[in-house]
Amino acid sequence: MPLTVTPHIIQTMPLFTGISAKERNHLVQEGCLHQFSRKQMVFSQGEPVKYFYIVVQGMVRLYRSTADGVEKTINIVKAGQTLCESEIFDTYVLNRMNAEAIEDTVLLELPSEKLKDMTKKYPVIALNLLAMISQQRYMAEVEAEHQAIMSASQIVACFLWRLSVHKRIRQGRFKLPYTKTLIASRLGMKLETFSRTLKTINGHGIRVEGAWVEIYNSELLAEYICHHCSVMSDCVAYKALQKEPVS
Amino acid sequence: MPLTVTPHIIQTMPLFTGISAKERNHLVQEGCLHQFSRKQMVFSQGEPVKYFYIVVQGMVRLYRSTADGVEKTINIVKAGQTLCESEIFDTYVLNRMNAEAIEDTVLLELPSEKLKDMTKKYPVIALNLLAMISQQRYMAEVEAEHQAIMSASQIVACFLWRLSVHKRIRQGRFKLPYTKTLIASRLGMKLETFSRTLKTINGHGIRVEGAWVEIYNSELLAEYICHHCSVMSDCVAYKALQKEPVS
DNA sequence: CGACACTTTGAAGACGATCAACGCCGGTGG
DNA sequence: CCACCGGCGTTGATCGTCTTCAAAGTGTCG
Repeated sequence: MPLTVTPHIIQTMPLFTGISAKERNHLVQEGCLHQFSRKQMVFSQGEPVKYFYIVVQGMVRLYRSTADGVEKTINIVKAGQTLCESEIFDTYVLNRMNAEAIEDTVLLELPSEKLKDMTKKYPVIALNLLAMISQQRYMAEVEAEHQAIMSASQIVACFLWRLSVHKRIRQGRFKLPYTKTLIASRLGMKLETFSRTLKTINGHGIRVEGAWVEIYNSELLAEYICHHCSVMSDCVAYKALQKEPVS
Repeated sequence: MPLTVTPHIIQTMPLFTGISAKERNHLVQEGCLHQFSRKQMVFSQGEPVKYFYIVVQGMVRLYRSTADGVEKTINIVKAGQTLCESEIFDTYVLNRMNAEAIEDTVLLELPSEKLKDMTKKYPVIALNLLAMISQQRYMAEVEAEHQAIMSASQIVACFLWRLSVHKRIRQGRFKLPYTKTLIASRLGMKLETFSRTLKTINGHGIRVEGAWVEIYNSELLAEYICHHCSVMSDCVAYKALQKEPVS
């Protein structure tokens, strides 16, 4: 479906900051909207990378499978985020992961050459992309570090803490945004381990019951994570949060 | 020390492909050469990111430490590679890792603004940088995946296999490029575990004695790794290698 | 109500970390 | 020249943690 009006979520994307709304709309309107239903594949490992996608609505799970059938969820991409932004610039032209809609999802599909052209034409887009991909690289590095040096409980605590920072909740309750099976796969552990782990972090300022998470002592939680987590001290969002009054 | 003549290693860097030698030299000659001796720090966690570095000679270890003193080697950067290339584009302005020379090392230091300017001025540099950082992001993701789903033996086998691909050795012997302590730290495992692991991978086409690695059956090794390693099937270098005659 | 997806719980086993001791080697100084 | 030391690597025993396999519980939707 061709695009008639630029969705609001695209208007607020950091990727397009620095160019005029007119230019942005002109670019975006060369794309097509695609609807995907739950569990439908967007693309698969080994297929050529032809398009760049912006998630307009819904969620997409990125994962990779190995020859012996083990599957690892690499990331979960939400509205306002993008797919294939880094693959397009790599010399390897095939997809290295699978993308599957985990709920009813709308994607804006742009030919990948379009993104390259934009990058060449607008230096500010190049800088935005570099900032974005650099950030993703950093997060991937941190994740590898966590997998290497943190215990399952610490990984889970750190994940929940980041969720709370993202939702700007310092004390209080929120609901897990995905199923526990998906979270476990995202964190690189077995569902059973994740389930058991939720009990053990109870004494560290956070409590999980069913899909509900409650932070009852953010200092305790911060202390528990801080010793092991090098992101914590880096986290700009967290520092900003500390200056705000408790919600 | 100011730069008089552009070192050969810089002339062959993929980062500068697409611009003329004259332009490249003009850019590079605004930098300064710095000498670092073994164990000397190049920069530390928390310091502002002011420069972009090109390793002209030697090797630099990147690592991160957590509050409780655990240290993880993130990467080992060799001649022709760069430091801080992605940090510069990120909005977070402080270094998130430490850099330490692991042998006598010469670095070319360029003000980070220079790299940003180059990116804006030459779209081809922007594309080169995007390709480079995208590739690094991918490798970091793969590493996180490996930490999550592979055993220590598989991680070690995969590491040695990648070394052999890089050295273009399909069958035969080569020497480990770093101390075992450093490799263990790079792979996120304890030295003891690494040491023991080297014995267990013996039956999989590869043998390690002291600092010497011998690949005596590359098919066996490939088979051992392939089931678990999603990079293997992706690896362009590996595919190229398979087409070459056995050295 | 039954089917199915998702989650919890238990018991057993595998694997890597930890602690501790020792071997090896190169350099330094008496 | 030998003794000593420090950095590096190996080996052994033990322990804790995560995975595996198995079974049962919960919830939702047709």
